[in-house]
Amino acid sequence: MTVDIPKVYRPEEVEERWYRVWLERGYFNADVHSHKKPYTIVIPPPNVTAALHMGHAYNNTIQDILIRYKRKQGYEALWLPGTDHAGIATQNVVEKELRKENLTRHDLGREEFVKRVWQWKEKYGNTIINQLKRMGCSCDWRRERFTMDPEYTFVVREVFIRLYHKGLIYRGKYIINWCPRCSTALSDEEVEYKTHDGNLWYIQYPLKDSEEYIVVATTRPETMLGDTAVAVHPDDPRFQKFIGRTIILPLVQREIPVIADTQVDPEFGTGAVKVTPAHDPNDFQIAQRHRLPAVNILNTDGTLNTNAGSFKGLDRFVARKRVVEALEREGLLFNMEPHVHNVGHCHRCNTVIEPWLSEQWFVRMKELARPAIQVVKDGRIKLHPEERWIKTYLNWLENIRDWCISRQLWWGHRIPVYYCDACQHMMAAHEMPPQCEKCGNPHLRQDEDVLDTWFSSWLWPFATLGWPKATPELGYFYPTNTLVTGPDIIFFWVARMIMAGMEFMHEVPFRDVYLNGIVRDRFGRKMSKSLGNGIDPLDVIQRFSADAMRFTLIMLSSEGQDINLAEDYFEMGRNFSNKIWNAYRFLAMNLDEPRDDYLNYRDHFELADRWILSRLNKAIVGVGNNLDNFRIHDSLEAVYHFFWDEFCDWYLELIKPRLYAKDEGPEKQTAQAIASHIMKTTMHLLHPYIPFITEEIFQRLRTNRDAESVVIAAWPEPLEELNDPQAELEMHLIQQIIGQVRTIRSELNVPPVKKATLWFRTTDARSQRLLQTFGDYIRQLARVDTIEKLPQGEDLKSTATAVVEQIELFIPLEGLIDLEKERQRLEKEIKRLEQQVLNLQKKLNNEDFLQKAPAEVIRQEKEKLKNLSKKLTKLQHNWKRLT
RNA sequence: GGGCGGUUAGCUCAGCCGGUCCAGAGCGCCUGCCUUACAAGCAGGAGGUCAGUGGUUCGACUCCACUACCGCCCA
Repeated sequence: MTVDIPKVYRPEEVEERWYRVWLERGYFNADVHSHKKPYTIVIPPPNVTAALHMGHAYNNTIQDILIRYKRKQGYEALWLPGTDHAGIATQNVVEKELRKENLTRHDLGREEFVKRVWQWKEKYGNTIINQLKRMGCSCDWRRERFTMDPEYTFVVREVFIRLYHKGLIYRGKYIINWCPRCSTALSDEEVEYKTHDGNLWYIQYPLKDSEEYIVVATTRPETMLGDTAVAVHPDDPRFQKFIGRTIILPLVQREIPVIADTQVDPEFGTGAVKVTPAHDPNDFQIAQRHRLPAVNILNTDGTLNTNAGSFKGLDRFVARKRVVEALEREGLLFNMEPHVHNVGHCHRCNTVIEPWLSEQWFVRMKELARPAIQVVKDGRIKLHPEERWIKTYLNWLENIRDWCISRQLWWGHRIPVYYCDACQHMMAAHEMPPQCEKCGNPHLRQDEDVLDTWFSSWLWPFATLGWPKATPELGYFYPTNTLVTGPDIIFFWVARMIMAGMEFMHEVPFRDVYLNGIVRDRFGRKMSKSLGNGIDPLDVIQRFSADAMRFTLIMLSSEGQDINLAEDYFEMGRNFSNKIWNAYRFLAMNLDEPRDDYLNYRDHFELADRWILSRLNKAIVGVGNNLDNFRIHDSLEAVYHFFWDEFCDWYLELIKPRLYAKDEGPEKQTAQAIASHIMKTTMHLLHPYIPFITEEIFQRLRTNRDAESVVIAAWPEPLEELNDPQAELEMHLIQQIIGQVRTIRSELNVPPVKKATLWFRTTDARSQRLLQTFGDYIRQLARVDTIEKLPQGEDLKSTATAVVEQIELFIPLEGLIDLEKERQRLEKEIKRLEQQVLNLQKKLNNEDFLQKAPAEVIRQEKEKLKNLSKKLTKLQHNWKRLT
């Protein structure tokens, strides 16, 4: 091989080129007719409106790691990609565009508007998909799905109809969360509660035909316009005399009763509460029990309607002020105090939510939740990191409330329900029936509302595979294996997918749920547009490469914990790529051609060879075990340290003499062959994490016995017969010796060019043999020119000293360094050892310890003390010689 | 109010079922090196009373309780 390999790795061209090749060769395509075992992941479909952010980058890196690992292990690996139509978000984006043209969706009309959204989707909806490709994601792009594909739409309708006929979907008038800005109902999950500094207003409600009054407290005084009662606790002695009497509601002069209900908390405010059935969930419940009327005072946009009398037309927050002012004028404002409370906000647009009584569609959840609880409890579905989210999951499901699924939007799956104009009969059907099934009237109209976006995404694992048809895909790939997603959508998505899977497939949708942490900025703040602290993955790819980004994200992560990220952290990944590149460069410079014949040289293996092959086995096992247990970070670290700290820092250094030898003998061949093998195997191990550079180098080292790409080449297996504890032990000793010499040299400022003489003294035959046999290793890496044995009983004057296990090491200091420094160095070391010995002695003198600790532990501690004492004696002896 | 997670080196974090290293890694810092793969590198080093208090134990960063602070979820 020639040496026109640049010193610095250049990823730009490499990444682009290999991704194209992978696609051309169809490596990511999963074959449903395969005889292999399937391994399936469905992507959490990003919103069509989304551009890739770091959260996506992290989440999809993990999925790609798992998929590439399984693919190399010989599974038929399917990673199914797609996007979500994201009702509110997408509609908002297009409405914003319209606003620039001074138009609203109402100007266009429903049909025209929806057409416009589709156009937008066709134009921009693929943004994130293309970005995923830049990251190297190995999805089967032929199978890409969109939650509003025609087949998918069919599935949504089918599910709705089935649940409707089963009585699990119903329509009713209930209090829901209303977003006045998005002008739609929301589910409970779509409301985010935030702490507000508000006020508690105390208002006097006068009793009819009396001078008496009741004081009620409220945080939303404007809602009094919709009050239809005042409620007190039936046992509250303060209010006994008022129960059953009538109040004249101030400002509107409506007569409303004073009622008693146990739901009232006597501790809150004055103990008497106003009841506004149309605008408060608790009040609604009270009203139902007491058959109170509900007075709706709000328009859909959050302004007050005609029921608000003179306040009509005002925005709700303006009305709040005006109502307070009016009460004050009439002397009915009893008191006002600051009050901290939680206020619901729309999770899409952050507008304050209004509880609002309206007709909506709901899914009855209790029955659906039961199996979803069961499968997690009995371990058919496992959450990772284990146990962390189980309680959250179960707690939500066990207290589940019905799911409001209708949205007053235009973009989405329209509710497949038709009403008869004549008899108001309701029919659920895929298409508009020709006539009313009850009265035969041909005039029908479809429900205006669309479904919650999550009502389509909860079907994702089987809808994407062809359900309700019994497709081969469904039979082969379902249940999928692993779901990788953020814990923030456990309720929205994970739990509901499990319910849908159990309801319609009678089988879990996936076996393992890996919940990845959230990506934050370097200060631990959430990345957000408003803070401007986001990091654009595409910038990072541009500056550092996709490999570097993926590597860094995983290196910084720990299972389930959030990641704090800053742009310069990606240097970590870039540096590692460069390290790999240069290790390869070194090999290439010392290799005539790729080779894969290391096992032919077994007769010529020396210590370093046996050691690195044994260590390689450990690395292979370490990566695999950790990946199997969803310890992604640990798995990467296992191969990272093997490659950098063992292969590069030790093995490559140790084989240099062999590689540089003019003689093309078996010694040189052995080193070449093993180094090639380790390098290539490491590329396999690293491929799931950093697919591009590993492919580039694999290709350069590939022989015609290798698979055509690292993507599909078999995952390495440890070769048991190469496990060599003996070599690991011996190598460890040599590493320690070299380390000690290096430390002495460095701490005593021995100039690097100055070669030292190393004396050693030991009574241990094995150690002696080792030092003599592998003196070359020490000479090379510790810059020693000669190694001499010091006979027992003899001492050297003026040497630096160290002890490694049974071996005393001496480096003569004359001309090299000053004695005083060495004395200080030794004193420090001796002090440290003395302390340790003291601690151990104390422990071993403790009767309780000797009696109660296990024999094995006692033996170990004794052994430790013996070794430390020996070492200490030697050091003390050598220290004395110095003074 | 309830639940969960966190508090370990300057920064970001590992440390599983209590006794294998004098508590580790990456980055940062200090010292010395352009040693014919790599200065995006090599070699060496400094730095932590493992949030606090109490308890269990022969022995606790590791288990239990409480406290403080940070973050998330639910009501």
